[in-house]
Amino acid sequence: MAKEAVLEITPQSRDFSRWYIDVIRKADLMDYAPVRGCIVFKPDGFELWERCQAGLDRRFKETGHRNAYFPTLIPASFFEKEKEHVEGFNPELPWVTEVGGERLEEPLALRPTSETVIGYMYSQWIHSYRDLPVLINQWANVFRWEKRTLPFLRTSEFLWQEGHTAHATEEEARAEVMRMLDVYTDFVENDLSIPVYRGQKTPSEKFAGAVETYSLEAMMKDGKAVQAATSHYLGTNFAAGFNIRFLDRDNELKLVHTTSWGASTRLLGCIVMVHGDDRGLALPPLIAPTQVILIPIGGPKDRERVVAEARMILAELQAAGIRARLDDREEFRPGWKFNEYEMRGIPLRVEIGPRDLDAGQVVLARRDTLEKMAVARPGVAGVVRELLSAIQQNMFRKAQTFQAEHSFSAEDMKELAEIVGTTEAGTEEETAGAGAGGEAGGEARSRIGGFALAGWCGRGECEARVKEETKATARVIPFEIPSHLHLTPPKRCVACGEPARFPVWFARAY
RNA sequence: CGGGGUGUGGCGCAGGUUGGUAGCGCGUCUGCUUUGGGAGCAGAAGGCCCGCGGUUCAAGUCCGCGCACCCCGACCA
Repeated sequence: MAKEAVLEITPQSRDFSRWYIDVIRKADLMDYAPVRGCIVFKPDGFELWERCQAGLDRRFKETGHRNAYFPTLIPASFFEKEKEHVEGFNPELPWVTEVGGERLEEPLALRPTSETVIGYMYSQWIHSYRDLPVLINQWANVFRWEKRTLPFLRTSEFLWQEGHTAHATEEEARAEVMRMLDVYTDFVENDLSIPVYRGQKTPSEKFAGAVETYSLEAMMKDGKAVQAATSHYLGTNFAAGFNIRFLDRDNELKLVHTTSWGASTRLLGCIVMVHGDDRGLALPPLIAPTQVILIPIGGPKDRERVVAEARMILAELQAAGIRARLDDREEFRPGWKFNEYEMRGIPLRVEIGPRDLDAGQVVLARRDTLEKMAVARPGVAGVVRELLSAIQQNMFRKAQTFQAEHSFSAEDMKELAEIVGTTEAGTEEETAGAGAGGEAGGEARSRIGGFALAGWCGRGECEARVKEETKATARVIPFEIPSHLHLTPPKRCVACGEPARFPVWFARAY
């Protein structure tokens, strides 16, 4: 049976970035807005975000956080209170400078993040150790006017969540930072089926204003990295800038220790680029807006009884808490619908036709393996429920295998460059060999890179040299090297050859 | 902000070098036949060819100036 991919989607092996744009548009997740770099989240795309919100929000609440909302507009003077912070964000800030044709006395920035306003408010709310800790999260839109934009991964306005907490001690603040990193890992790996490497950012890659930044790094199917979420220990930097002090048990006036942590609509880009294939989107069941699509099959003479049966199955699935939909439109034929819903990433399809009715069965088709199976009609809901859970796990395993197959250790600059995919020569052969399934065709051009585990002496100049020569950046200094990778970190700095002080994951990044 | 590319019915493109009635595929509409992997036939609608200026009897095509978007580099969740 024919299993060629849908024609409207550019194969990943030919041009990965075009593939990405094709998929998000064909799956109807977004559209371009009139303002450059801004996008519309269409209902299917937005619902993915709503499910991310639900999964994260539940976990935030379970760890004692509460939601609040701070204004979008931030006074210019606020940005001057933390030196590194201003320098970090100045180039990307959009400003409101006039209202009704009159110049404002103090320009207002559209927030790129809210450390400053929240710091200001916290200074008024916190007076005593009894007021601590403050554990607040905000769901909001933020603005960062980037030079180059890409839907979901880098847009001028995006949606995210930012947690901001204040603590009496460094230990407690640091524990919060790690706890939230665990929360993100749990969500990303279990709900989104995306495996990540966790660790600490190098000084040059950390958040502007943070003492330390930690992150989760996911690997896209072209081997490039995306930071899936971050968690920062801000020390007393913002407390000092905004004068957030409290009177402690020992009657001493002290600065609070703050943290902030965030995840954005960038996660949607990760879902697409981690699970998608040449047939389109593939969604993990837990966040798929529609988990099961029912497709009735058969001509006019069978239609009535087939659709009646399909409705019964639909009701059973819905009663079992499964997000199922029936597509009984007559203007599209079954084959068309198969392709359409695969393109939209629906995890599981139920096909029901006259032959199934006669045999007392239905046909189930998995999006993750494209496998079809006939199962007995009685008890379908139970089987479907188990399959959805199997799909969820299989998608994680597949992504983890891909991640492992594209993770290598690099002893020197040349190896590192080859791994991350910046070597110019011999592009085509290397692409085919890299595990894409060797997508045929001499015109293949996109190549799959990967993550390189290298030694690092800790000097910024060595890190800069790697970036200069290979276009790869230091993603994280990993907490641990997963044992299934069977990799040992090199003992010497990949750039200067001096003894390495840290292992670092290097990769090209979005 | 530098380098390259592209702007032509809703979408994807051809036409351009050699100026002369604007074309193809997909989609849309109507009708009939179809329905287990993007159905077939018949008919139909739909375009100030990105904008402005110029050359010419005549410009989608040639010249100038803009604008927009895409790709590649320096900044970033």
